[in-house]
Amino acid sequence: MPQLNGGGGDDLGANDELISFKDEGDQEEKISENVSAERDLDDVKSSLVNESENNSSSSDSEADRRPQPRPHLESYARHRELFVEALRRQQDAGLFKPSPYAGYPFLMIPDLTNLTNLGNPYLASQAARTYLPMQWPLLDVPGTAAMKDHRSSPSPLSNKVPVVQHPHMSHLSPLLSYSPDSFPPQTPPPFSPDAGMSRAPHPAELSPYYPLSPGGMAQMAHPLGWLPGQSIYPITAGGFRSPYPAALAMNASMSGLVSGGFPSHLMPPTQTSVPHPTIVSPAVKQEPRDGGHHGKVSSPVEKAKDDRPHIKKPLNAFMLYMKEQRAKVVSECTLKESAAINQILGRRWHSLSREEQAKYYDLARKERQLHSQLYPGWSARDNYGKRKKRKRDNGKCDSAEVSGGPFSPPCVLTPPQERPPAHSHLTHTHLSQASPASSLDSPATPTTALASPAAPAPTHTDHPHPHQGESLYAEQVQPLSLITKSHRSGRDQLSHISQPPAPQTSYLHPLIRSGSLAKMSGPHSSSSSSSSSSSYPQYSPHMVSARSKTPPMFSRSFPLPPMLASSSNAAHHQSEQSLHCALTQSQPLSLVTRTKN
DNA sequence: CCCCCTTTGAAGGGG
DNA sequence: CCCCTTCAAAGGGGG
Repeated sequence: MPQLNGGGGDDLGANDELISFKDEGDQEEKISENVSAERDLDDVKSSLVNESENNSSSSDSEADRRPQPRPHLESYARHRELFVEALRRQQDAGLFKPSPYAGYPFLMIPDLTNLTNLGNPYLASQAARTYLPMQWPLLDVPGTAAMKDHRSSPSPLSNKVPVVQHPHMSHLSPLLSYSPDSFPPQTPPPFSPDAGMSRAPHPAELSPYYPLSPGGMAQMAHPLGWLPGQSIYPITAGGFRSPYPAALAMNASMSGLVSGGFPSHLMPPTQTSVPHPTIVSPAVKQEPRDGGHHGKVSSPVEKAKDDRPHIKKPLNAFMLYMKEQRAKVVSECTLKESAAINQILGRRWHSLSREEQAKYYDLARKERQLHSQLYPGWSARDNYGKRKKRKRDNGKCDSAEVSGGPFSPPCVLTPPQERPPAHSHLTHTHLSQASPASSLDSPATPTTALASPAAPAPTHTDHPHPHQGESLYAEQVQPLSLITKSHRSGRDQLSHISQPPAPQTSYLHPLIRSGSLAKMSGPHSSSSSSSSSSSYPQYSPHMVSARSKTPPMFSRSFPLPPMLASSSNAAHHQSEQSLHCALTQSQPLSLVTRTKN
């Protein structure tokens, strides 16, 4: 994107994320459109192998750490109000600024379900976030009558069907979301994409928006907001009130859409809880364990904690993308399993052009910002332990396992480091060109790697980056088979192996590159602020290093014969399904999962 | 019934 | 500093 940062300063925009774009992006972009479809197919083709090792050893669990009481609620409430106000103003004034994001006129809206809860979208456990696409122009319109209409009639599909497509996406792939099917005939997307394009808020602008100060928010629109998963329609119920969205831009329109009225009034004055989409009631959805009921808490302290609403982490760029695209993928493929779908999504993600990814990074950034504003004291840690903790695998043995598995091939698994990259990259080594040794790194190389995200915005194109390899990346993907290791995180070390080169390397953003990557020290970037760390933290090495590893997809070391491995039933299932897709596409992808041992 | 699986990214803690 | 670990979403599958 365009520079998010705009020239100005916004820091915000700029930096954050590094997108991992692969360079492909550039080329890809072009390609992407056409190709996207193909790629997907290709992607699918590849076979996956998973190993899961699970282990569970988690020690921690301590989950709850710190009981510190935070003033969240209060602040939340306050924020909410502010937002509301902002909205109004917006309506009144109708301010929209053109934004770089033109294409993304989306708003986030809390799901109906959420509505129920105090309106805080996040509260609801599940449906916490809904994004609506909006047209900017419309936004201005007070009445949004039109929109309303659409919305007013709930469609059956409404909930899970993706109704609208993201404009920009559209070109990406045919798939795009919404399949027409989804829509009831009548429901055309409320907003035409084109129109929507008109403008989106500039990231830079964000800040202003989020600001506590009421005024600011108005402008924000959620760029990507719409997530297909949640339907727009849901909103109708009256409840829509979430600050979050509001913040985003809530456009009045939205509100209008939703409630038809102003949300503000909808909002219960008293509520303390904040309506951020991320908020979830104390019991986390995920955690059934609690029983969902608050009740359980025994100690006072805990109790206190419980009382606090569960605030979900803001969605990252990929998650946003997933939400958006999942339905589409599902519709295309017969696969239903999320795990399989996610794999596909992961691939697609990588195949996205940097610009496209940038959009999501941007949104994610905005969400984070907003989230931080809404919940200043919130820490991701607060949610630890709420989910069950997963076990982690343990050692990575897996690799061995994996490899050992049916495929001997080197599988990806090879121990992390060891395997040089070669394999992984094999194909593409070129890409990485980088380096041999580092090869893995190449991608991995943090330094390099990092860059990207941030860049997104700026990216725009240029990126001089050297690497060009990127493009390759995309291709690579296809052919490869995937072997995943289950666990990601930590162990990904393997990743190196697989590392996809593309992304990282390529992307380095100029900025980043120039600067340090790591944190981008902001300095450079644009700006200013290095600001907030929070905002941009991303650059971090993580991308690269740790996870970036993400080998999975890339790991292609060798193409697995389709089915190889499968040890588990599960594998079969997936594989079958996968096949489905694959078939359609062309090759089957096989997933092999390893179950826990 | 509940957790797992799977993806990428963000963030915090620990070494 | 770097690595590791969790969590975020989602939904079928498995125990």
